[in-house]
Amino acid sequence: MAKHHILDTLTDALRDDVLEGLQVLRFPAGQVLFSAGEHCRGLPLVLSGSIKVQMTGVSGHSIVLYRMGADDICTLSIGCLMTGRGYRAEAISEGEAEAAIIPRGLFDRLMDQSAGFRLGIMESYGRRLDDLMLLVEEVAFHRMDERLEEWLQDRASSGQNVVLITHQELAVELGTAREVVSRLLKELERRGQVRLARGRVELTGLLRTTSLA
Amino acid sequence: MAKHHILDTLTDALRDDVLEGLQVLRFPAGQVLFSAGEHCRGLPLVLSGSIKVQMTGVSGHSIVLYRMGADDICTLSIGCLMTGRGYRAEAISEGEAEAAIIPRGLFDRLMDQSAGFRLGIMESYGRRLDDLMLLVEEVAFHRMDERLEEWLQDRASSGQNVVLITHQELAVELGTAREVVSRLLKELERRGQVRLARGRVELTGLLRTTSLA
DNA sequence: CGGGTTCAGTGATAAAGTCACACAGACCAG
DNA sequence: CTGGTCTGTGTGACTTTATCACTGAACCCG
Repeated sequence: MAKHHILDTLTDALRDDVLEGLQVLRFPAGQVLFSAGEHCRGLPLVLSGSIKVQMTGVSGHSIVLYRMGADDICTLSIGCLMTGRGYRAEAISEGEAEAAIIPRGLFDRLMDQSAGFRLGIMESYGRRLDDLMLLVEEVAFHRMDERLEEWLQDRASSGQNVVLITHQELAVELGTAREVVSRLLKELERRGQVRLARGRVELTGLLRTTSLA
Repeated sequence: MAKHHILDTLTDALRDDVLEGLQVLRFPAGQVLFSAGEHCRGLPLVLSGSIKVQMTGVSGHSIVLYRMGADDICTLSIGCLMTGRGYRAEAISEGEAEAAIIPRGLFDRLMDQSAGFRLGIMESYGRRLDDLMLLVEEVAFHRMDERLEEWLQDRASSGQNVVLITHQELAVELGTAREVVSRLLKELERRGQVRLARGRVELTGLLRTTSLA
């Protein structure tokens, strides 16, 4: 049963139509939902799990642009639907994930008939734009050691103090080279802030405080 | 008289309403249209001129995110309208510019009643998202000397081979430090590819070819 | 013309990216 | 359980970029 925040705003009649036209997909961990150049078949609504969106530049390097979680909308797909161009990035599920696909025609109808749906789409777009602007600033001006520590802190705070990830994957998260990550992690280990193992980073020391509020 | 691509798709009745509700503003060169933290009073449609959008990070450094030209829509404002949050970036006119402001209520009505208007908004959003994704890739992975040369080439190709800009402004365009720009430009001058003067860069050599197509 | 302001150049040093390669742990086949 | 293979990690040497501190040149204006 598809449950998504944006469907709550619909009238009962519309929602019934949607629930019929909807196709719910289930993805195992690491599944590629779409990749660069592919064309869009509908608007995915993320129902559960986490999906990372990353792009690979002409340079051959990759960087994670943002993540989508439950109740998110794949903003990127809207652009592809409207302009007919292929995706510029790729999306990969992390852990199990579910998404409902709204086909093109239904999407148009919802945009036409539901102000709430439109609002949801617009908000999603706005948030994504904000995310990317912050990312540009971060990549352009922040020190790599700080970005690494913040990333680990954010990731670890939800649950254990252990993050299962390779240095290469961390490099893609931050948009840098694997060697840089290895060296910075080693330095953190020397300072006693993390413990390292193959494919694993355990946070020990408190690192820096994430929020002062 | 306000003339904007997105108004062409409207029915005559709607367009008449719009032309009444519209407020056309004229900006001299260097005028700040809005700055970070400010709230949005309506959706600007750019009628003529060029407007650059840049943000200043917590680090205190600035970077130009993109430019808007004739027939563009200020996508950033939509997000601010919808969520009520303040702008995260600032917009500055380059040369004379004109914009028409669609007030909030009229915007909602257009979204509700015109599929063409919606399409225009969505396309604009999609393009902006694409721009920012490319910018992230560029900032993260491209060499500064190449980015500088490309920027100069792009800017100069439209018209003269002279660009009137200070090193500091160039640094903001590229999201780097002024000293870096100075050094790279000096190196280009040594190689005979540019001639430098205060606030002025003249392209001489052919630099690298921008398009191989 | 003098004096302040903006712009540009440069050395020293630190941070980050690149290239090349060594080695360690995990895994599999025989 | 052994040897080979793959993936992940560590590190030196070097280049590019960022930062800090300061100098001097060009411009503006009274």
